[in-house]
Amino acid sequence: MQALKNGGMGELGIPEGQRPRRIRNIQELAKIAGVSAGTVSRALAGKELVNKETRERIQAIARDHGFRPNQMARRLRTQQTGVIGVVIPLGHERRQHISDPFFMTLLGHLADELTESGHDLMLSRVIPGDADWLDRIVDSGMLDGVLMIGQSDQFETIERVAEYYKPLVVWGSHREGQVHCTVGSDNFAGGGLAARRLIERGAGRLAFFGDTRGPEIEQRLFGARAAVAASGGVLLKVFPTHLSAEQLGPQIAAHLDELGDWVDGIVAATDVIAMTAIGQLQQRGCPVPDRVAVVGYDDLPLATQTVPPLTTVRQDIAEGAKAMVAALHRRIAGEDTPSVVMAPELVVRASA
Amino acid sequence: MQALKNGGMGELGIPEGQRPRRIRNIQELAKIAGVSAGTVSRALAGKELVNKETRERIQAIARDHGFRPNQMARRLRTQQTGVIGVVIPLGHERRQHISDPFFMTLLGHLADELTESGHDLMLSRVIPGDADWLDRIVDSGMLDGVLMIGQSDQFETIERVAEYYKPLVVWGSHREGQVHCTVGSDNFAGGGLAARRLIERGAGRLAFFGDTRGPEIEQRLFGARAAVAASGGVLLKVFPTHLSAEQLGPQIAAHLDELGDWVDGIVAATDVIAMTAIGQLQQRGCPVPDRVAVVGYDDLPLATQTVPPLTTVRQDIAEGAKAMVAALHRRIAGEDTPSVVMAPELVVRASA
DNA sequence: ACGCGCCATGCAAACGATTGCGCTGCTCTG
DNA sequence: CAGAGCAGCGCAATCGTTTGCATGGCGCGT
Repeated sequence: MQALKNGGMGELGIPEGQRPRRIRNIQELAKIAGVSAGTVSRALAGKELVNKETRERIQAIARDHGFRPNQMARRLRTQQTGVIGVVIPLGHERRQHISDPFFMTLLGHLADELTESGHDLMLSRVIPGDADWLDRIVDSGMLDGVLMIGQSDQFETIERVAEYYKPLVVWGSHREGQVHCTVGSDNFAGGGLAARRLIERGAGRLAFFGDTRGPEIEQRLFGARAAVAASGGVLLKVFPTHLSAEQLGPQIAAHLDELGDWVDGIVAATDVIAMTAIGQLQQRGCPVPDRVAVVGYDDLPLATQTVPPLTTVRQDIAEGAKAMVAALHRRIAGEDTPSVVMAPELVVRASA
Repeated sequence: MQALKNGGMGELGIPEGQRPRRIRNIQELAKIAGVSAGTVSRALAGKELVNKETRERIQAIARDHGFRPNQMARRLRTQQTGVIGVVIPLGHERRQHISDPFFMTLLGHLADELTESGHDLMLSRVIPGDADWLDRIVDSGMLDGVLMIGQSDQFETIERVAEYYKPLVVWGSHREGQVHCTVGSDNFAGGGLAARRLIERGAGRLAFFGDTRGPEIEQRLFGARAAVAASGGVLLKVFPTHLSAEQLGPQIAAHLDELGDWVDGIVAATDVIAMTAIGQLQQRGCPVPDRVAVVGYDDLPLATQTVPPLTTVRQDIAEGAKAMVAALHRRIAGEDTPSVVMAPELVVRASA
């Protein structure tokens, strides 16, 4: 039987060259090509060191046999992986963040930038239980660098790790004197922009919806507060609003119930919150922006598609992704890079 | 200066034990513990083979020094990586897909399921230029398995690779007799559901918006066509609509211009298309659903937050992710698994 | 004709873990 | 008391590449 089978394979009339035995490693290829493993390695890497003719012959053999050098071994040897970790710490929000449109949008742009430079992207969704969750990631030996989206409530941990692990760039807000490198927009200024927009349209009783446990959103609140304080007679109520998709609707409904018809302007900490709030408002027959004006934050792609289109504070996410990757590359190369804070910009559409 | 600095570090009164020299590998740890490397390896892996006392001592040392074994080496040796590749082929849409909400939502659920089973997730955004893009991924030696989202126009390539690479599961539609394992919903049935809903509400002049180059959406169109054919006197016009975020708005505007007030029902191939269409319709003062009814596809989280909330064909994305991961695990273990096609379900909200 | 230099290649040592096998001692049994 | 059996650990091979250094051969200048 065995012999018959093998015989059969050979007799199909398909030349050996077309259905080659699978090459497992560089050694086997070397044997076939009649050279040493080192030469094959160099040839496959396209190094000028090896004779053009031999090089091309080796590459041809590799192609015919569908051989590709084992990345694991290569990376072990070269001590670099070509992989960037993208981690999103879920300090508070257990379930949601990863499908959060903002995160996803940023992730998309990061993926674009990274593939551009030939890097792969390893996604880690982390619930910081133990104190060394981040150490585990950076010490895994699998990553050339780490990109982190949002500081959550892990500022201390990030600081500690950044002390010894350089190739780390995080999206978030910059606090005076911090050691880790952040890229983000000026959330304080942005919060001010949002509040002032509402005040200028004549709103005098504002509400802020957002979870202030993350530093970014806290800053937005502070910015809004400052703007309110600067305009005499304007009031601001704050409602902690979790981002978790299931909780968002009900929570905002509750806020709105509590507010009754007192409120005439809402500062939403994110576009998603703004969208949800507008939806709820309209369900209650409360016209936006005529009765209550709403301004969002982020300027996600979907901000243009809501009804009415969202007035929002724009963070240039694509630009931010670009900056993060650029900074990371320089850090991988050993340089030190400062945090970058981008200026937010008010985009006026129809909701406020 | 240098000396002063170093001196300062030492004189802070922090005992040596607390700020230990960094251990680079298992050998060094072995030397410190006074055992051999093999024993350390076993101890760190928590194997019963090594004496409980020694084991705990070794683990303690590792903890104190913040040592973690190099994953690259481990994976090279064990020939398994603990990494699952998630790849999204962009056969046609150059820029968009990765920030597509559907993809992102599915990705989120996949990440949940995979981290559950202790796997990491490597994201590859691929533009299939050369014929061997998928081979390059599966042969990289970095992946225990591959999850693919959407078949794009790469059916042939996928088939070819699936022939020899078992741990591959793709989200998409199942074609009779195909070899690769897919998970997805019955797009033909779903398309029918959508069209019938419109017809039952009294619509008789339908339009289908969607890019039919991917098999999933093509199937939805066929389903809608079948439903139309079954109801005498109903008409259906088809408009190829790319998913690229920048093009979506203008394209739909163009379709709507072309349709004029002929149309009274729209079958959108995705929720995102539906949302955009509704936005454009309302801008033109065309009430939804009274003048034109719209039904989407996917039932993304944001479908509930539009105004009006979307009537749409639900694919259970969480369930799908679960099924994909389950099938992949079985395939990694060497089993063979059949495709699974889930029944779609019409979710009636307000847009149709 | 001789030696110098360079091109192309081979050799072998890393990279850092895992693991089958074998060697100690010690305990237990007949 | 001898031999078996076992727990605990060390040895060394192995995973598949990369790369510094050594080497062989050949051309060229004098």
